[in-house]
Amino acid sequence: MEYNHKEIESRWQQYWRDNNTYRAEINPDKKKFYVLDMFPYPSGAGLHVGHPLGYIASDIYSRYKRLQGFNVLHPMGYDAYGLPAEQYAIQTGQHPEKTTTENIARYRNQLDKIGFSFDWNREIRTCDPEYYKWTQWAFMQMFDHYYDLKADKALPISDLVAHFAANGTEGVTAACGKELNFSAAEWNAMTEKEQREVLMNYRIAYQGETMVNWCEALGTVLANDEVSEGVSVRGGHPVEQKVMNQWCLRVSAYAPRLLDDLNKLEWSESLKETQRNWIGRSEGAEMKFGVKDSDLQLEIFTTRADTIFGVTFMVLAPESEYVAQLTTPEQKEAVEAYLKEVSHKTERERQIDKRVSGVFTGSYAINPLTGKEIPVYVSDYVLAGYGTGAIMAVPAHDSRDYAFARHFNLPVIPLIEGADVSEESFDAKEGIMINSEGPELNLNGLQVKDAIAKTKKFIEEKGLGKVKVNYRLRDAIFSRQRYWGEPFPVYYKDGVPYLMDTEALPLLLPEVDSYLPTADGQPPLGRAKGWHTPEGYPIELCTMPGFAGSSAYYLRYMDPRNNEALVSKEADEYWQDVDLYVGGAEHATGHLIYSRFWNKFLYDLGLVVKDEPFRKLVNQGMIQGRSNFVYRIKDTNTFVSHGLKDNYDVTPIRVDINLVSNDILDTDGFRAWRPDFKDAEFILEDGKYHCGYAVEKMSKSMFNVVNPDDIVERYGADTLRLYEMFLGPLEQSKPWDTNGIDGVNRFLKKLVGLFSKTDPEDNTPMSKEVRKSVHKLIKKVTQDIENFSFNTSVAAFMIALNELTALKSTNREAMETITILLAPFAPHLAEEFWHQLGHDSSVADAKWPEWDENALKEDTVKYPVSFNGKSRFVIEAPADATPKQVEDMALTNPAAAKWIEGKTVKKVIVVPGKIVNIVVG
RNA sequence: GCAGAAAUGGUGGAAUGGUAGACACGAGGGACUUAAAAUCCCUUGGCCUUUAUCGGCUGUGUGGGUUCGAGUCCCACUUUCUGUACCA
Repeated sequence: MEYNHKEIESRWQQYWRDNNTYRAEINPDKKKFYVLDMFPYPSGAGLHVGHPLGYIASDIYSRYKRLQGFNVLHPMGYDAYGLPAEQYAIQTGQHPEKTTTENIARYRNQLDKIGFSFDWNREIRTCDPEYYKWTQWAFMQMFDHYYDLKADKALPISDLVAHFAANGTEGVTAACGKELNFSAAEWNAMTEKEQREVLMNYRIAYQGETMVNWCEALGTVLANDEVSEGVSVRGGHPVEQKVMNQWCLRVSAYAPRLLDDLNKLEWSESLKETQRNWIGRSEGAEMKFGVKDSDLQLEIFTTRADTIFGVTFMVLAPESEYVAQLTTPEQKEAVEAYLKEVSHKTERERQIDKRVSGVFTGSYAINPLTGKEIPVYVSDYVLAGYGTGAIMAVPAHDSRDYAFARHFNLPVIPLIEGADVSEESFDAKEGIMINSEGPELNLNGLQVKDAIAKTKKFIEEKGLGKVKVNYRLRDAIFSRQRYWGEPFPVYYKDGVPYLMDTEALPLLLPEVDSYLPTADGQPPLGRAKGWHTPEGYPIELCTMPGFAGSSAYYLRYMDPRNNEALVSKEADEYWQDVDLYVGGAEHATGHLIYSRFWNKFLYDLGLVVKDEPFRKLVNQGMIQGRSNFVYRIKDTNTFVSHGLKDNYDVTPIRVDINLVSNDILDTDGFRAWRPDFKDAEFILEDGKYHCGYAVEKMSKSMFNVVNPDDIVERYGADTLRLYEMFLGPLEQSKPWDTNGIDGVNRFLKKLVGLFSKTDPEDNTPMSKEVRKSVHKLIKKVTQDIENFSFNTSVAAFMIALNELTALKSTNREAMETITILLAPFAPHLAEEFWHQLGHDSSVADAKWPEWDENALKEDTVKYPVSFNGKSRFVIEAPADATPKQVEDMALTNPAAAKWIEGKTVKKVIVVPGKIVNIVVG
């Protein structure tokens, strides 16, 4: 029988569409299971074979759960706002919406061919007003709430206003940008504008002067996770630090919860660790140092309070407010010159330039424990954004301070017994303290750990400072000076921002004549006509960043067409959270933090029932490209085969992988590929031209992109699905290599052949051997799916087929069981088989089989017999034989004599069902 | 620097502490065919022995350890990949 994959696949895809087979509805009688993929950004390049890897895995799991009787929610949509569409719009003048819509149509077309069980009725797009209405709405909620540290949750800003009116800041426990103190009377005397400015320090979505990553080339600010090694992740443009007034989200207030709740999640240890590092909790102390001839208190953060006797200087970040306050008139010129120099450097230049630089402010701080005067410097190795932007420098025990001290000839005082600081600092937090005795505190002889504790206690008692936990996690910058994003539902009155009415939502993205910034440097929305409220108040010109739309999309899928709420109470209570989330690990410090934050905020407001959005997370590996090379002999048009290239002086040239099959070049095709190669000559091996290969990123410029459409066209979606899973462990990165796909395709063809011989009317029971084979498969496939070990389950199908072929079995019951097991992997073919066997309904409504352990039991057990751990031969014992009987069988076996001869048997170990090991000597 | 993961044939990769290399690709040989494709059968970690079987030795990055027995557990090291970094 012929395996016509095109006909079979299009027919069943149509059947699923016609019957709404994968539509999900709330059904209180069934247990829910929510399987989610990270929705794609629809880029202009379309899908390559790497993109569907995770979708196939999640689809297998969804179909499997459904067969097990769960009510499965498995939606898909598009993360449609983003920089590439806008960059393209700038170049071509086309509206990003147009290109985005086109790209989405292309993605959909490609996805449909692979036969996913998505419920497309629930599709969402982040750029759809019906969707971004709720992104804007969530922003408004954040604007209207503050974080209460005592309640440890977000509370309405109106509570805070009431508190201020009654008590001022007295007794307020709110996460706040800066320390504020005022009385109720002072509050009540403020103008509305002043009050709003004060509140801005408390809002969860707030506007503030912050140090931002400014990317000149993109004309916008970027979040920390959008910058890597000083350049933008998208495009690789340089990024510099700049102070700007921006919208921010107070993610930092959630840092402790984001950290602690990681423990609840079934995520990979490495991903959780990445988030822990990103959140970056460190316990330390904030301490105040007096300043000579001044009332100023210099506040610093340190995790090494114990090293206070070794402080020989202080350092301020260039952007620190203290710099202006501490610079003496004599040093003013030098400091300003230094600040100017530093501000011209981009983030990247600062990172690359490891040279020590800095300047003396002219001021001296007073060490509170020794009373000694210590100089205060400015240097860019201290970061304004972390701690207080000022440090106490302990050169003996910090390598950065050490380098600085050596450069400026500052004293180095060792504080730990046996530490040699003549060449480098001793950074380890262990050892016995020395040189640490002052009038009020003596740390000498203590272990570092105890010294830290003792010092912390001391400074708290003396009011010199307080114990503090610091987090590296920054507030998220939420403004983008861009067009293609969600507009802020915010207008400005008297220079301060006000929220629009919720009735104004969705606030539609206006048309503009160009997607570039305005002549006076305003964002593109500055070009929009009528971009003001009916009263004439101007509307915010920035738009929201990419992560805004992707932070709560999983909630919207639960109830995508709801016009009254982000998600209804009913839908949220039924679907709750994502049971399985599949996607790339590259979102560890971006989307996966923001989503958790966003969800916790909505949880605080009582709008969602779960405080974590993604219960289990699986990261699929990246599929890399496999580029092929030909080798041109220098200054000729002659190409030499890979095995012979070392005999010549050659230049490797990438060749389009479509001209190569199993690393053998289609030489005629190559000549036709490009005019330069028209007259190419080849030096062959065994009559063939063998290409070399390398594993690289899959990209057009490397000629190594494999389009899933081509694979589906040639082999069918079922083959693609099985092969992608067969490629290797899901979580591992691996190169795409089309070479092995024939094996999988062959397997399906053989299966089709076997089914064609199966009689749908056959009612004979399975033979013992067939039954064993089938139940072995049920067990293996079930366990493998649970463990996301899809590659081994595909292998198990192949083994089962080989066994059934060897047994010459076409038993109907066996084939029916295999069909159900196959349904998650190769749904089209399974559907075809299912109907062939006489069923009218979809195989998706079948029941997942259970295995019978008894069917797997053998009458006899094979025991490998080892001597001193080395296996020598195999004996077959009855399954019910006692260990003693097995031992006797092993020892009396004729083959044993050879290994025992001339030696004594010291010990015999029989592990029932496993092995016999005989120790001789 | 720090953190995490990994290292097994020509290749992708299998192996609850119990006969390492399942399954697949590739390669070699054979059958069918006028021929090719497709299909089917056999061989395939390395080395040695044998006409062939039978058989032996060796083998999971390196060095130790635990164990009757280690690819698997423990310690140290090497290399690779990923993430992150003047975070005080």
